[in-house]
Amino acid sequence: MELSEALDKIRRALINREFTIIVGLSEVFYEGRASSILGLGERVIMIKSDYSVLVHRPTGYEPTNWQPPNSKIDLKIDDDILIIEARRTNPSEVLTIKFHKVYNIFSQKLNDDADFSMYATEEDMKRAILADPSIIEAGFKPIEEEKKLKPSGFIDVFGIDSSGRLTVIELKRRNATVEDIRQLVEYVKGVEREYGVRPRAIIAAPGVQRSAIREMKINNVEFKCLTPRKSVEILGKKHGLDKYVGSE
Amino acid sequence: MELSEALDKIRRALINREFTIIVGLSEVFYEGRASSILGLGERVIMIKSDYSVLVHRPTGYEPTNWQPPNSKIDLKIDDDILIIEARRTNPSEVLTIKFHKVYNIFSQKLNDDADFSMYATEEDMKRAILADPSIIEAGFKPIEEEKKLKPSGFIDVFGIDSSGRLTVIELKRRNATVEDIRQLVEYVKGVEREYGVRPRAIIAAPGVQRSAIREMKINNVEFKCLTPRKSVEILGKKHGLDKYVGSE
DNA sequence: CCGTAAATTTCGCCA
DNA sequence: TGGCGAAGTTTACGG
Repeated sequence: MELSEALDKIRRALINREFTIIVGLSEVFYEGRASSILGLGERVIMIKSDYSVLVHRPTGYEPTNWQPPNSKIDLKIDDDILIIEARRTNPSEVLTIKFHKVYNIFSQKLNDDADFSMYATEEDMKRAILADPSIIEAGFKPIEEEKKLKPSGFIDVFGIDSSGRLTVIELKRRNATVEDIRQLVEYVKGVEREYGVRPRAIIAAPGVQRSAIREMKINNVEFKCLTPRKSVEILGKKHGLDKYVGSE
Repeated sequence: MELSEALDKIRRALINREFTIIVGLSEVFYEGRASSILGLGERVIMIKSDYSVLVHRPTGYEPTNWQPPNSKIDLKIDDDILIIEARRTNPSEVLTIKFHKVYNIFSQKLNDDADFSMYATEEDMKRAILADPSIIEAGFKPIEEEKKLKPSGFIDVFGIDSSGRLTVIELKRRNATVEDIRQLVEYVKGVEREYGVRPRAIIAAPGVQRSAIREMKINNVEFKCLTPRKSVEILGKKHGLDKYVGSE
Protein backbone atom coordinates (compact mmCIF):
# COMPACT_ATOMS: atom_id res chain seq x y z
CA MET A 1 0.00 0.00 0.00
CA GLU A 2 1.22 3.51 -0.82
CA LEU A 3 2.41 5.20 2.36
CA SER A 4 0.64 8.45 1.47
CA GLU A 5 -2.61 6.54 1.03
CA ALA A 6 -1.97 4.79 4.35
CA LEU A 7 -1.37 8.10 6.07
CA ASP A 8 -4.64 9.51 4.73
CA LYS A 9 -6.56 6.43 5.81
CA ILE A 10 -5.11 6.49 9.30
CA ARG A 11 -5.63 10.23 9.70
CA ARG A 12 -9.29 9.94 8.72
CA ALA A 13 -9.77 6.97 11.02
CA LEU A 14 -8.25 8.79 13.98
CA ILE A 15 -10.38 11.88 13.43
CA ASN A 16 -13.45 9.64 13.42
CA ARG A 17 -12.19 7.79 16.51
CA GLU A 18 -12.32 4.48 14.71
CA PHE A 19 -10.62 1.32 15.96
CA THR A 20 -7.59 1.24 13.69
CA ILE A 21 -5.33 -1.69 12.89
CA ILE A 22 -2.18 -1.28 10.86
CA VAL A 23 -0.21 -4.25 9.61
CA GLY A 24 3.22 -3.70 8.17
CA LEU A 25 6.98 -3.70 8.42
CA SER A 26 8.06 -1.40 11.19
CA GLU A 27 10.66 -0.31 13.72
CA VAL A 28 9.53 0.85 17.15
CA PHE A 29 11.16 3.23 19.59
CA TYR A 30 10.11 4.15 23.09
CA GLU A 31 11.50 6.85 25.33
CA GLY A 32 10.06 7.73 28.72
CA ARG A 33 10.14 5.95 32.06
CA ALA A 34 12.51 3.60 30.29
CA SER A 35 13.80 3.35 26.72
CA SER A 36 13.43 0.60 24.18
CA ILE A 37 14.26 -0.24 20.61
CA LEU A 38 12.53 -2.85 18.51
CA GLY A 39 14.21 -3.61 15.18
CA LEU A 40 12.57 -3.98 11.80
CA GLY A 41 9.90 -6.64 11.61
CA GLU A 42 6.36 -7.44 10.60
CA ARG A 43 3.79 -6.66 13.24
CA VAL A 44 0.38 -5.33 14.11
CA ILE A 45 -0.36 -1.91 15.57
CA MET A 46 -3.74 -1.11 17.07
CA ILE A 47 -4.91 2.41 17.76
CA LYS A 48 -8.09 2.33 19.79
CA SER A 49 -10.84 4.93 19.82
CA ASP A 50 -9.51 6.34 23.10
CA TYR A 51 -6.15 6.94 21.40
CA SER A 52 -4.39 4.13 23.18
CA VAL A 53 -1.76 2.45 21.04
CA LEU A 54 -0.59 -1.16 21.15
CA VAL A 55 2.27 -2.76 19.25
CA HIS A 56 1.87 -6.52 18.95
CA ARG A 57 4.49 -8.92 17.64
CA PRO A 58 3.39 -12.28 16.18
CA THR A 59 3.68 -14.04 19.54
CA GLY A 60 2.95 -13.48 23.18
CA TYR A 61 0.30 -12.00 25.43
CA GLU A 62 1.88 -8.61 25.99
CA PRO A 63 2.28 -5.76 23.56
CA THR A 64 6.00 -5.08 23.18
CA ASN A 65 5.30 -1.37 23.21
CA TRP A 66 2.28 0.75 23.91
CA GLN A 67 0.91 4.10 24.85
CA PRO A 68 -2.02 4.46 27.26
CA PRO A 69 -5.37 6.13 26.42
CA ASN A 70 -5.45 9.82 25.45
CA SER A 71 -2.06 9.87 23.87
CA LYS A 72 -1.46 12.61 21.28
CA ILE A 73 -0.89 10.98 17.94
CA ASP A 74 1.01 12.59 15.06
CA LEU A 75 1.49 11.19 11.59
CA LYS A 76 4.02 12.09 8.97
CA ILE A 77 5.99 10.68 6.06
CA ASP A 78 9.73 11.18 6.05
CA ASP A 79 12.24 9.56 3.69
CA ASP A 80 9.64 7.08 2.44
CA ILE A 81 8.83 6.05 5.99
CA LEU A 82 5.45 6.50 7.64
CA ILE A 83 6.04 7.71 11.19
CA ILE A 84 3.42 7.41 13.89
CA GLU A 85 4.30 9.25 17.07
CA ALA A 86 2.19 8.84 20.20
CA ARG A 87 2.98 11.17 23.09
CA ARG A 88 1.78 11.44 26.63
CA THR A 89 2.72 13.75 29.46
CA ASN A 90 3.17 13.01 33.16
CA PRO A 91 5.14 10.97 32.80
CA SER A 92 6.51 12.36 29.58
CA GLU A 93 6.74 9.49 27.16
CA VAL A 94 6.88 9.08 23.43
CA LEU A 95 6.29 6.02 21.30
CA THR A 96 7.56 6.19 17.74
CA ILE A 97 6.56 3.66 15.12
CA LYS A 98 8.32 3.81 11.78
CA PHE A 99 6.54 1.93 9.02
CA HIS A 100 8.78 1.02 6.12
CA LYS A 101 5.91 -0.84 4.51
CA VAL A 102 2.20 -0.92 5.21
CA TYR A 103 0.49 -4.13 4.12
CA ASN A 104 -3.00 -3.49 5.36
CA ILE A 105 -5.11 -1.03 7.28
CA PHE A 106 -8.42 -1.80 8.89
CA SER A 107 -10.50 0.82 10.61
CA GLN A 108 -14.05 0.88 11.87
CA LYS A 109 -16.07 2.64 14.53
CA LEU A 110 -16.91 -0.03 17.09
CA ASN A 111 -19.84 0.07 19.48
CA ASP A 112 -19.35 -1.81 22.72
CA ASP A 113 -21.37 -0.88 25.81
CA ALA A 114 -21.62 -4.41 27.20
CA ASP A 115 -21.23 -5.22 30.86
CA PHE A 116 -18.18 -7.13 31.94
CA SER A 117 -18.56 -9.31 35.01
CA MET A 118 -15.76 -11.12 36.75
CA TYR A 119 -16.25 -13.82 39.37
CA ALA A 120 -13.99 -15.71 41.74
CA THR A 121 -11.97 -12.66 42.68
CA GLU A 122 -10.49 -11.88 46.07
CA GLU A 123 -13.47 -9.59 46.59
CA ASP A 124 -15.76 -12.64 46.19
CA MET A 125 -13.76 -14.48 48.85
CA LYS A 126 -14.32 -11.59 51.25
CA ARG A 127 -18.03 -11.42 50.47
CA ALA A 128 -18.33 -15.18 51.05
CA ILE A 129 -16.78 -14.82 54.51
CA LEU A 130 -19.10 -11.94 55.36
CA ALA A 131 -22.08 -13.94 54.07
CA ASP A 132 -21.11 -17.06 56.02
CA PRO A 133 -18.34 -16.37 58.59
CA SER A 134 -18.43 -20.03 59.71
CA ILE A 135 -16.37 -20.96 56.63
CA ILE A 136 -13.44 -19.48 58.55
CA GLU A 137 -14.39 -21.30 61.73
CA ALA A 138 -17.40 -21.81 63.99
CA GLY A 139 -18.16 -18.71 65.98
CA PHE A 140 -16.11 -16.28 63.93
CA LYS A 141 -17.70 -12.83 63.75
CA PRO A 142 -16.49 -10.19 61.27
CA ILE A 143 -16.28 -6.67 62.69
CA GLU A 144 -14.97 -4.72 59.76
CA GLU A 145 -13.82 -5.16 56.19
CA GLU A 146 -10.99 -3.22 54.60
CA LYS A 147 -9.99 -1.91 58.00
CA LYS A 148 -7.50 0.93 57.59
CA LEU A 149 -4.39 0.63 59.70
CA LYS A 150 -2.47 3.54 61.17
CA PRO A 151 0.81 3.82 59.28
CA SER A 152 -0.41 2.06 56.17
CA GLY A 153 -2.31 -0.95 54.93
CA PHE A 154 -5.78 -2.45 54.88
CA ILE A 155 -6.93 -5.57 56.68
CA ASP A 156 -9.10 -7.68 54.39
CA VAL A 157 -11.35 -9.00 57.17
CA PHE A 158 -11.13 -7.99 60.83
CA GLY A 159 -13.18 -9.90 63.41
CA ILE A 160 -13.45 -11.81 66.68
CA ASP A 161 -13.24 -15.55 67.14
CA SER A 162 -15.52 -17.66 69.34
CA SER A 163 -13.34 -16.95 72.38
CA GLY A 164 -13.55 -13.20 71.79
CA ARG A 165 -10.02 -12.83 70.48
CA LEU A 166 -9.32 -10.24 67.78
CA THR A 167 -8.57 -11.89 64.46
CA VAL A 168 -6.92 -10.55 61.33
CA ILE A 169 -7.66 -12.37 58.08
CA GLU A 170 -5.66 -11.87 54.91
CA LEU A 171 -7.18 -13.19 51.69
CA LYS A 172 -5.38 -14.42 48.61
CA ARG A 173 -7.02 -15.93 45.53
CA ARG A 174 -3.80 -17.82 44.78
CA ASN A 175 -1.29 -19.68 46.92
CA ALA A 176 0.08 -17.36 49.58
CA THR A 177 3.72 -16.30 49.29
CA VAL A 178 6.21 -15.34 51.96
CA GLU A 179 5.54 -11.72 51.01
CA ASP A 180 1.84 -12.21 51.68
CA ILE A 181 2.64 -13.60 55.15
CA ARG A 182 4.91 -10.65 55.89
CA GLN A 183 2.14 -8.31 54.84
CA LEU A 184 -0.23 -10.08 57.24
CA VAL A 185 2.35 -9.92 60.05
CA GLU A 186 2.61 -6.16 59.48
CA TYR A 187 -1.15 -5.94 59.94
CA VAL A 188 -0.87 -7.93 63.17
CA LYS A 189 1.67 -5.39 64.44
CA GLY A 190 -0.62 -2.57 63.41
CA VAL A 191 -3.51 -4.04 65.38
CA GLU A 192 -1.23 -4.63 68.36
CA ARG A 193 -0.21 -0.95 68.28
CA GLU A 194 -3.83 0.16 68.12
CA TYR A 195 -5.43 -2.28 70.61
CA GLY A 196 -2.53 -3.30 72.81
CA VAL A 197 -3.20 -6.99 72.23
CA ARG A 198 -1.76 -9.34 69.66
CA PRO A 199 -4.54 -10.64 67.41
CA ARG A 200 -4.80 -14.04 65.77
CA ALA A 201 -3.61 -14.03 62.17
CA ILE A 202 -5.21 -16.21 59.53
CA ILE A 203 -4.21 -16.48 55.90
CA ALA A 204 -7.19 -17.67 53.85
CA ALA A 205 -6.07 -18.90 50.45
CA PRO A 206 -6.16 -21.99 48.21
CA GLY A 207 -2.73 -22.94 49.52
CA VAL A 208 0.60 -21.71 50.85
CA GLN A 209 4.02 -21.76 49.23
CA ARG A 210 6.65 -23.84 50.99
CA SER A 211 8.82 -20.88 51.95
CA ALA A 212 5.79 -19.13 53.38
CA ILE A 213 5.12 -22.01 55.78
CA ARG A 214 8.34 -21.26 57.65
CA GLU A 215 7.35 -17.61 57.96
CA MET A 216 3.90 -18.68 59.19
CA LYS A 217 5.32 -20.86 61.98
CA ILE A 218 7.66 -18.11 63.18
CA ASN A 219 4.84 -15.60 63.39
CA ASN A 220 2.02 -17.89 64.52
CA VAL A 221 0.02 -17.36 61.35
CA GLU A 222 -2.75 -19.88 60.80
CA PHE A 223 -3.93 -21.23 57.46
CA LYS A 224 -7.52 -21.64 56.33
CA CYS A 225 -8.05 -23.22 52.93
CA LEU A 226 -10.45 -21.13 50.86
CA THR A 227 -10.60 -21.00 47.09
CA PRO A 228 -12.16 -18.31 44.89
CA ARG A 229 -14.32 -20.99 43.28
CA LYS A 230 -15.66 -22.27 46.61
CA SER A 231 -16.41 -18.65 47.58
CA VAL A 232 -18.47 -18.12 44.46
CA GLU A 233 -20.43 -21.29 45.23
CA ILE A 234 -21.15 -20.02 48.72
CA LEU A 235 -22.37 -16.75 47.27
CA GLY A 236 -24.71 -18.76 45.05
CA LYS A 237 -23.43 -17.30 41.84
CA LYS A 238 -22.59 -20.67 40.33
CA HIS A 239 -26.07 -20.98 38.86
CA GLY A 240 -25.77 -17.70 37.02
CA LEU A 241 -22.59 -18.96 35.44
CA ASP A 242 -23.16 -22.54 34.48
CA LYS A 243 -26.09 -21.77 32.26
CA TYR A 244 -23.48 -20.16 30.02
CA VAL A 245 -20.53 -22.38 30.72
CA GLY A 246 -20.80 -26.11 30.79
CA SER A 247 -19.65 -27.44 34.15
CA GLU A 248 -17.59 -30.59 33.93
CA MET B 1 -19.65 -11.79 6.12
CA GLU B 2 -21.17 -15.26 6.08
CA LEU B 3 -20.25 -17.14 9.24
CA SER B 4 -19.41 -20.31 7.31
CA GLU B 5 -17.05 -18.30 5.13
CA ALA B 6 -15.57 -16.73 8.25
CA LEU B 7 -15.05 -20.13 9.82
CA ASP B 8 -13.24 -21.41 6.74
CA LYS B 9 -11.02 -18.35 6.60
CA ILE B 10 -10.11 -18.61 10.27
CA ARG B 11 -9.50 -22.36 10.09
CA ARG B 12 -7.16 -21.94 7.14
CA ALA B 13 -5.35 -19.07 8.87
CA LEU B 14 -4.84 -21.08 12.06
CA ILE B 15 -3.50 -24.10 10.18
CA ASN B 16 -1.00 -21.80 8.48
CA ARG B 17 -0.14 -20.13 11.79
CA GLU B 18 -1.06 -16.73 10.44
CA PHE B 19 -1.64 -13.68 12.61
CA THR B 20 -5.44 -13.54 12.58
CA ILE B 21 -7.67 -10.61 13.44
CA ILE B 22 -11.42 -10.98 13.65
CA VAL B 23 -13.71 -7.99 13.98
CA GLY B 24 -17.32 -8.55 14.84
CA LEU B 25 -20.22 -8.62 17.25
CA SER B 26 -19.45 -11.08 20.01
CA GLU B 27 -20.04 -12.35 23.53
CA VAL B 28 -17.10 -13.64 25.54
CA PHE B 29 -16.96 -16.18 28.36
CA TYR B 30 -14.03 -17.24 30.46
CA GLU B 31 -13.82 -20.05 32.97
CA GLY B 32 -10.65 -21.04 34.75
CA ARG B 33 -8.67 -19.42 37.55
CA ALA B 34 -11.60 -17.03 37.66
CA SER B 35 -14.79 -16.68 35.60
CA SER B 36 -16.05 -13.81 33.49
CA ILE B 37 -18.84 -12.85 31.18
CA LEU B 38 -18.69 -10.09 28.61
CA GLY B 39 -22.00 -9.19 26.96
CA LEU B 40 -22.69 -8.61 23.30
CA GLY B 41 -20.62 -5.89 21.71
CA GLU B 42 -18.35 -4.98 18.82
CA ARG B 43 -14.75 -5.85 19.39
CA VAL B 44 -11.50 -7.14 17.98
CA ILE B 45 -10.08 -10.62 18.55
CA MET B 46 -6.47 -11.43 17.71
CA ILE B 47 -5.18 -14.95 17.39
CA LYS B 48 -1.42 -14.92 17.13
CA SER B 49 0.76 -17.46 15.39
CA ASP B 50 1.64 -19.05 18.75
CA TYR B 51 -2.08 -19.62 19.36
CA SER B 52 -2.39 -16.95 21.98
CA VAL B 53 -5.76 -15.22 21.89
CA LEU B 54 -6.59 -11.63 22.86
CA VAL B 55 -10.00 -9.99 23.10
CA HIS B 56 -9.78 -6.22 22.81
CA ARG B 57 -12.63 -3.80 23.44
CA PRO B 58 -12.57 -0.36 21.76
CA THR B 59 -10.78 1.27 24.70
CA GLY B 60 -8.02 0.56 27.15
CA TYR B 61 -4.58 -1.00 27.31
CA GLU B 62 -5.57 -4.42 28.56
CA PRO B 63 -7.39 -7.17 26.71
CA THR B 64 -10.63 -7.92 28.57
CA ASN B 65 -10.11 -11.61 28.00
CA TRP B 66 -7.28 -13.73 26.69
CA GLN B 67 -5.66 -17.09 26.47
CA PRO B 68 -1.88 -17.51 26.64
CA PRO B 69 0.29 -19.07 23.91
CA ASN B 70 -0.26 -22.69 22.88
CA SER B 71 -3.94 -22.76 23.61
CA LYS B 72 -5.98 -25.37 21.74
CA ILE B 73 -8.41 -23.60 19.48
CA ASP B 74 -11.68 -25.11 18.23
CA LEU B 75 -14.10 -23.54 15.78
CA LYS B 76 -17.72 -24.36 15.13
CA ILE B 77 -21.00 -22.86 14.05
CA ASP B 78 -24.02 -23.44 16.25
CA ASP B 79 -27.44 -21.75 15.93
CA ASP B 80 -26.05 -19.17 13.52
CA ILE B 81 -23.27 -18.29 15.94
CA LEU B 82 -19.57 -18.75 15.22
CA ILE B 83 -17.96 -20.14 18.34
CA ILE B 84 -14.23 -19.93 18.97
CA GLU B 85 -13.06 -21.94 21.94
CA ALA B 86 -9.49 -21.64 23.24
CA ARG B 87 -8.44 -24.14 25.90
CA ARG B 88 -5.35 -24.57 28.00
CA THR B 89 -4.44 -27.01 30.71
CA ASN B 90 -2.57 -26.47 33.95
CA PRO B 91 -4.35 -24.44 34.96
CA SER B 92 -7.41 -25.68 33.13
CA GLU B 93 -8.98 -22.69 31.47
CA VAL B 94 -11.32 -22.12 28.60
CA LEU B 95 -12.09 -18.94 26.68
CA THR B 96 -15.24 -18.97 24.59
CA ILE B 97 -15.96 -16.30 22.02
CA LYS B 98 -19.38 -16.32 20.36
CA PHE B 99 -19.56 -14.27 17.20
CA HIS B 100 -23.09 -13.27 16.24
CA LYS B 101 -21.71 -11.28 13.34
CA VAL B 102 -18.31 -11.15 11.71
CA TYR B 103 -17.53 -7.86 9.98
CA ASN B 104 -14.01 -8.49 8.87
CA ILE B 105 -11.20 -11.00 9.04
CA PHE B 106 -7.57 -10.25 8.40
CA SER B 107 -4.91 -12.91 8.43
CA GLN B 108 -1.33 -13.00 7.32
CA LYS B 109 1.86 -14.84 8.15
CA LEU B 110 4.10 -12.29 9.85
CA ASN B 111 7.86 -12.48 10.00
CA ASP B 112 9.44 -10.79 12.98
CA ASP B 113 12.86 -11.86 14.23
CA ALA B 114 13.95 -8.41 15.37
CA ASP B 115 15.83 -7.81 18.60
CA PHE B 116 14.04 -6.00 21.36
CA SER B 117 16.24 -3.97 23.69
CA MET B 118 15.08 -2.27 26.84
CA TYR B 119 17.14 0.27 28.77
CA ALA B 120 16.80 2.05 32.09
CA THR B 121 15.61 -1.05 33.94
CA GLU B 122 16.41 -1.98 37.52
CA GLU B 123 19.04 -4.30 36.07
CA ASP B 124 20.74 -1.27 34.49
CA MET B 125 20.79 0.45 37.88
CA LYS B 126 22.57 -2.55 39.35
CA ARG B 127 25.07 -2.69 36.51
CA ALA B 128 25.77 1.02 36.95
CA ILE B 129 26.60 0.51 40.64
CA LEU B 130 28.88 -2.43 39.85
CA ALA B 131 30.58 -0.40 37.12
CA ASP B 132 31.05 2.63 39.37
CA PRO B 133 30.34 1.85 43.04
CA SER B 134 31.19 5.45 44.01
CA ILE B 135 27.75 6.54 42.82
CA ILE B 136 26.47 4.98 46.05
CA GLU B 137 29.18 6.66 48.11
CA ALA B 138 32.94 7.05 48.13
CA GLY B 139 34.66 3.86 49.17
CA PHE B 140 31.69 1.54 48.66
CA LYS B 141 32.75 -1.92 47.45
CA PRO B 142 30.23 -4.43 46.09
CA ILE B 143 30.82 -8.01 47.25
CA GLU B 144 27.97 -9.81 45.61
CA GLU B 145 24.95 -9.17 43.43
CA GLU B 146 21.64 -11.01 43.76
CA LYS B 147 22.83 -12.48 47.05
CA LYS B 148 20.49 -15.27 48.07
CA LEU B 149 19.23 -15.09 51.63
CA LYS B 150 18.44 -18.04 53.82
CA PRO B 151 14.67 -18.22 54.18
CA SER B 152 13.89 -16.32 51.00
CA GLY B 153 14.77 -13.23 49.04
CA PHE B 154 17.62 -11.77 47.01
CA ILE B 155 19.68 -8.74 47.94
CA ASP B 156 20.13 -6.52 44.86
CA VAL B 157 23.63 -5.37 45.82
CA PHE B 158 25.58 -6.55 48.84
CA GLY B 159 28.79 -4.80 49.77
CA ILE B 160 31.04 -3.05 52.31
CA ASP B 161 31.26 0.67 52.93
CA SER B 162 34.49 2.66 53.42
CA SER B 163 34.52 1.79 57.13
CA GLY B 164 34.19 -1.92 56.39
CA ARG B 165 30.56 -2.19 57.44
CA LEU B 166 28.32 -4.64 55.59
CA THR B 167 25.79 -2.81 53.42
CA VAL B 168 22.57 -3.99 51.85
CA ILE B 169 21.30 -2.03 48.85
CA GLU B 170 17.79 -2.37 47.48
CA LEU B 171 17.15 -0.92 44.03
CA LYS B 172 13.90 0.48 42.68
CA ARG B 173 13.48 2.12 39.29
CA ARG B 174 10.50 4.09 40.64
CA ASN B 175 9.80 5.85 43.92
CA ALA B 176 10.18 3.41 46.79
CA THR B 177 7.04 2.40 48.67
CA VAL B 178 6.59 1.35 52.26
CA GLU B 179 6.46 -2.24 50.99
CA ASP B 180 9.84 -1.81 49.34
CA ILE B 181 11.30 -0.58 52.64
CA ARG B 182 9.82 -3.55 54.50
CA GLN B 183 11.36 -5.87 51.92
CA LEU B 184 14.74 -4.21 52.51
CA VAL B 185 14.34 -4.51 56.29
CA GLU B 186 13.66 -8.23 55.86
CA TYR B 187 16.94 -8.50 53.97
CA VAL B 188 18.69 -6.67 56.81
CA LYS B 189 17.32 -9.24 59.25
CA GLY B 190 18.47 -12.05 56.97
CA VAL B 191 22.01 -10.68 56.90
CA GLU B 192 21.94 -10.21 60.68
CA ARG B 193 20.94 -13.87 61.08
CA GLU B 194 23.74 -15.00 58.78
CA TYR B 195 26.58 -12.69 59.92
CA GLY B 196 25.56 -11.75 63.45
CA VAL B 197 25.89 -8.06 62.72
CA ARG B 198 23.28 -5.57 61.56
CA PRO B 199 24.25 -4.19 58.15
CA ARG B 200 23.62 -0.72 56.79
CA ALA B 201 20.52 -0.53 54.61
CA ILE B 202 20.31 1.76 51.61
CA ILE B 203 17.38 2.19 49.30
CA ALA B 204 18.60 3.47 45.93
CA ALA B 205 15.72 4.87 43.90
CA PRO B 206 14.58 8.06 42.14
CA GLY B 207 12.61 8.96 45.28
CA VAL B 208 10.68 7.67 48.26
CA GLN B 209 6.96 7.83 49.01
CA ARG B 210 5.98 9.92 52.02
CA SER B 211 4.68 6.94 53.98
CA ALA B 212 7.90 5.06 53.29
CA ILE B 213 9.97 7.80 54.94
CA ARG B 214 8.43 6.98 58.32
CA GLU B 215 9.32 3.32 57.86
CA MET B 216 12.86 4.30 56.85
CA LYS B 217 13.44 6.34 60.00
CA ILE B 218 12.16 3.56 62.25
CA ASN B 219 14.48 1.03 60.67
CA ASN B 220 17.51 3.24 59.98
CA VAL B 221 17.23 2.85 56.25
CA GLU B 222 19.21 5.38 54.22
CA PHE B 223 18.23 6.87 50.89
CA LYS B 224 20.47 7.30 47.87
CA CYS B 225 18.93 9.03 44.87
CA LEU B 226 19.55 7.04 41.70
CA THR B 227 17.43 7.09 38.57
CA PRO B 228 17.31 4.50 35.79
CA ARG B 229 18.17 7.24 33.30
CA LYS B 230 21.25 8.33 35.23
CA SER B 231 22.30 4.68 35.46
CA VAL B 232 22.13 4.27 31.70
CA GLU B 233 24.25 7.40 31.28
CA ILE B 234 26.87 5.97 33.62
CA LEU B 235 26.88 2.71 31.70
CA GLY B 236 27.05 4.63 28.45
CA LYS B 237 30.20 6.46 29.45
CA LYS B 238 31.80 3.20 30.50
CA HIS B 239 30.60 0.95 27.73
CA GLY B 240 29.63 3.18 24.83
CA LEU B 241 25.93 2.35 24.94
CA ASP B 242 24.79 5.96 24.67
CA LYS B 243 24.47 5.75 20.93
CA TYR B 244 21.24 3.84 21.56
CA VAL B 245 19.80 6.13 24.18
CA GLY B 246 18.67 9.73 23.87
CA SER B 247 18.99 9.90 20.10
CA GLU B 248 15.92 11.74 18.84
C1' DC C 1 -3.11 14.04 42.54
C1' DC C 2 -0.87 10.22 46.00
C1' DG C 3 -1.37 5.81 48.34
C1' DT C 4 -2.60 1.02 48.50
C1' DA C 5 -3.34 -3.49 46.75
C1' DA C 6 -5.36 -6.86 43.09
C1' DA C 7 -4.57 -9.18 38.72
C1' DT C 8 -7.03 -15.20 34.92
C1' DT C 9 -1.39 -10.27 36.38
C1' DT C 10 2.71 -11.78 32.58
C1' DC C 11 7.48 -12.55 32.01
C1' DG C 12 12.06 -14.02 32.82
C1' DC C 13 15.54 -16.17 35.55
C1' DC C 14 17.27 -19.88 38.05
C1' DA C 15 17.34 -23.97 41.07
C1' DT D 1 8.38 -27.50 37.03
C1' DG D 2 8.00 -24.24 40.87
C1' DG D 3 9.70 -20.37 43.40
C1' DC D 4 10.97 -15.64 43.27
C1' DG D 5 10.76 -10.80 41.97
C1' DA D 6 10.53 -7.04 38.19
C1' DA D 7 7.42 -4.53 35.16
C1' DG D 8 7.43 1.64 30.95
C1' DT D 9 3.43 -3.21 35.01
C1' DT D 10 -2.14 -1.51 34.47
C1' DT D 11 -6.39 -0.95 36.82
C1' DA D 12 -9.49 0.18 40.44
C1' DC D 13 -10.65 2.50 44.61
C1' DG D 14 -9.90 5.38 48.08
C1' DG D 15 -8.74 10.21 50.49
